[in-house]
Amino acid sequence: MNKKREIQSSVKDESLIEKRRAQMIRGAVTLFKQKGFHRTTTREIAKAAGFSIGTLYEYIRTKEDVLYLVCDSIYDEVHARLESLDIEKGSLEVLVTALEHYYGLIDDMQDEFVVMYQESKSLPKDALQYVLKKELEMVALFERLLTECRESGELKMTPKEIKLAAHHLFVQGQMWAFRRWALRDFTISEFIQTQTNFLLQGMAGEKISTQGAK
Amino acid sequence: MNKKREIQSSVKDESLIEKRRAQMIRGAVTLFKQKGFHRTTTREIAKAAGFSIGTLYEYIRTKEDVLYLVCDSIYDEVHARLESLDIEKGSLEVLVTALEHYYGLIDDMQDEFVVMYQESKSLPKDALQYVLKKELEMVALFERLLTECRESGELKMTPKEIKLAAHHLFVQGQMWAFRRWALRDFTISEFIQTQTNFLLQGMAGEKISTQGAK
Amino acid sequence: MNKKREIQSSVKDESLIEKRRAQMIRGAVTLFKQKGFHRTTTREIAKAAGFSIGTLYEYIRTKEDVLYLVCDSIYDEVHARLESLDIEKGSLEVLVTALEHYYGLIDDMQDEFVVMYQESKSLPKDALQYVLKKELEMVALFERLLTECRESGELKMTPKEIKLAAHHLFVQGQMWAFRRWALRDFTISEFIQTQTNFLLQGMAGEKISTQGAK
Amino acid sequence: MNKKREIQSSVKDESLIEKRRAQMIRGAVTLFKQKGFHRTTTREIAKAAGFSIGTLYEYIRTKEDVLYLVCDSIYDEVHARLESLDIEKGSLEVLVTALEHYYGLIDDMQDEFVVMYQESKSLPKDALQYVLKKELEMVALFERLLTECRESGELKMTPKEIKLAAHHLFVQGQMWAFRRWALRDFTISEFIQTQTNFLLQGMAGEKISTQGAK
DNA sequence: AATGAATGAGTATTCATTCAT
DNA sequence: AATGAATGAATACTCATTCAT
Repeated sequence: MNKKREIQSSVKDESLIEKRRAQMIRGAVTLFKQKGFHRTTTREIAKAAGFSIGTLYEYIRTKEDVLYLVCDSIYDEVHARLESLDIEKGSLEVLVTALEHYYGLIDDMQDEFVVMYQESKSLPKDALQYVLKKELEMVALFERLLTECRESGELKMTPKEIKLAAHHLFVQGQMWAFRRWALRDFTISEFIQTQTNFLLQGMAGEKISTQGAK
Repeated sequence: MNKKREIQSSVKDESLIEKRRAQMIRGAVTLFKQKGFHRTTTREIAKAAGFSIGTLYEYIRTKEDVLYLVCDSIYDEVHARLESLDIEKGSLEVLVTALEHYYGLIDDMQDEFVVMYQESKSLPKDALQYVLKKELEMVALFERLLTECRESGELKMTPKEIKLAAHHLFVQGQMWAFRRWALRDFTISEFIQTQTNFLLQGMAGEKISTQGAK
Repeated sequence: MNKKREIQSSVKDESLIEKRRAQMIRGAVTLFKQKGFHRTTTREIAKAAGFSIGTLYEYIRTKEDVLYLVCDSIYDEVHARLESLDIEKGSLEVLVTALEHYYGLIDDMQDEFVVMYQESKSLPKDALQYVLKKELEMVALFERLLTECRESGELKMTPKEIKLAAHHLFVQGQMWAFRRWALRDFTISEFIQTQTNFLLQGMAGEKISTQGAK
Repeated sequence: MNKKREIQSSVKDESLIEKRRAQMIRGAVTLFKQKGFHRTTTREIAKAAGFSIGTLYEYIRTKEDVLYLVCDSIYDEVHARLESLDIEKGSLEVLVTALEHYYGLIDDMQDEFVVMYQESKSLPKDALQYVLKKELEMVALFERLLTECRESGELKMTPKEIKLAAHHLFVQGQMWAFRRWALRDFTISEFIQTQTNFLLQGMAGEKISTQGAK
């Protein structure tokens, strides 16, 4: 659907580009997590990626490109993980599965998500738009599932409530990435379990059993 | 209470310090919101505050001090607004009032909260500790109120659920500040109303009527 | 003879000027010795002198004025101490007395001399000229005494040798101020004694007994 | 030997470092001589060296590094010039040769020596230690030669006198650099000749003929 | 394709000096 | 006469980006 913002590279070999950019992203995420985007220098990124500053600039145009690549790679992963749900018709069970996938993903890519949420404001305008759109797509997925639950009678919520609830679900995911320091005594399964119960109780008035994620 | 980190000033007149720092904070929040902490220059802060760069440095020592002053002033306001709740015994009604105060505060100081959450990682270590402690105090307030609700039988939740729920409530507040662009069709009263309903349904199993905040 | 460079003051009361400037000089010498002229701020000077920055500038026009006052006060003291020798006819004995006075003075005002020699290059052009002239007057005193020794047959040196010797004597004085760290096991009397012997042997070919200074 | 304080460079090519630093030193000496270390800006140093401010900082870390490089290069030269004397057994003739080399060196590197003596106090602590140690090594050379002269009966001096005399010789060298303005009618040969005569007369009681240096 | 030396615009901070009170 | 708040020019140092090799 959404055409990706193409990042220019003066190298032609596509598979090499992919390889080098993967190195870059891995190094950059660690650095951005530690010191933030602004305090990380391009030289540090190059070094962490395992090549020279000159080489770095063969694969990107600006430092912001690196941040964009990080964000973009996260959504590639999000897409891969939630793809299967795109086709399913919403039901409470599917909703729970979606949450399990989504929260599980955030758990796996905690650093990446933190970086994305903390630093995405440093993206150039168009890149920021692209990332926000991806974000809204996620929210829209939840919204669709909730709506379909309502239509099937599993939930009784107004459209407005559904919209807010979708944001709810999305933001609770961020919370797991961001507030891990405050939630040290929860495992990811406990977290998913408890969140799910809250939501379902709040929305449907009944508990639904979920199998612990991962 | 928590001793404040004192920010050094070479000016002696305390009331002047307060006045100038208030100017600084007002200007800085606007700028930080627009361009972020790192992209804002000290000269811009001085200018926005209405004085020269030299004068700015009469009242702080480093740029980070400005960020700290912003965060600190937020928690002064938080404290002022929630003070009355400190003494009350928890009940669902008090909890709802607390949310109304808290969400109302975030609505009033939206820019400040966004800046604080986005930029606090740029604070020096000790200042960051101070701000996080303040944050945990807020969470602890919710936790206490929830616990007291459980003790009075108004809520049936495990201690762990209570802990998570407290973070929930706290994070939903941030959501109002951060995702306003996505929630344009909600007023603050609607938001408070809907959130409260969710929470109470989810926790207590029944709707409670609240009077719209503000 | 040499008209002093007048340092402007906006205060009229002459005796107050003198008092405040003495405070200034005392404080400044300590600071300049410790950190050098450039690393010392005018605020520090004011503080060390016991008054405010505003007051400091009531008695001087620029920071360099402070340095000049320091140098000038040194030569006032030099003048006071060596005055008696101005009228005496040169002889080896008088020469030795002159050295005793001069080296003793340097010993007493070690800090001041170190500051003057290390920092005088920071004086404005005309002030530097004034100080160098004072310096040459000192050398000229030695030169006169040596010349009169030669005329009386006490010394056999060419005019050129005398000139160099005069600088010699002058510079050896500086050495006592500057290289004290390397000459820790000498007392000032020993130093004067040994220096005098060197010089007299070298010049006159015979030892002359001197009474230890101080 | 004395391990050199390594100055960090972000450039790898050693020979390039050497070349660029030589350019830097040449430019810096001129500027420091004219305006002193503190009044010279890093941009001026870069410009005088023939490259940009950015390039300057590829080869040093701080402005003080430049001063250190100047001092260090002087002692490299001192070492090269006096090396041959390190092995020789002391005698009056060798002592005279040492003075000729030393004074000749100071004459050749007058600006460098003036800068070093005037500005070395601005070096960071450890760099200052290093430079002072080098200085004491020079004094120790003279001391050794004098001691060996005494042992061979060429001189009659107490150890204390020898120590002071060594400083003497060292300081007279500085005098040639520092007081050239006052010694305009001496050539370096005359200066060496006269100084040598003084010293030998004073110490040994007889004139020794020297061949004029350079 | 890869390297790393060169560039210079940009920025936090300092500090001599002024001037209203 | 004394004070100290205000000023802004000046300056060391950084770092994204380029380009010759």
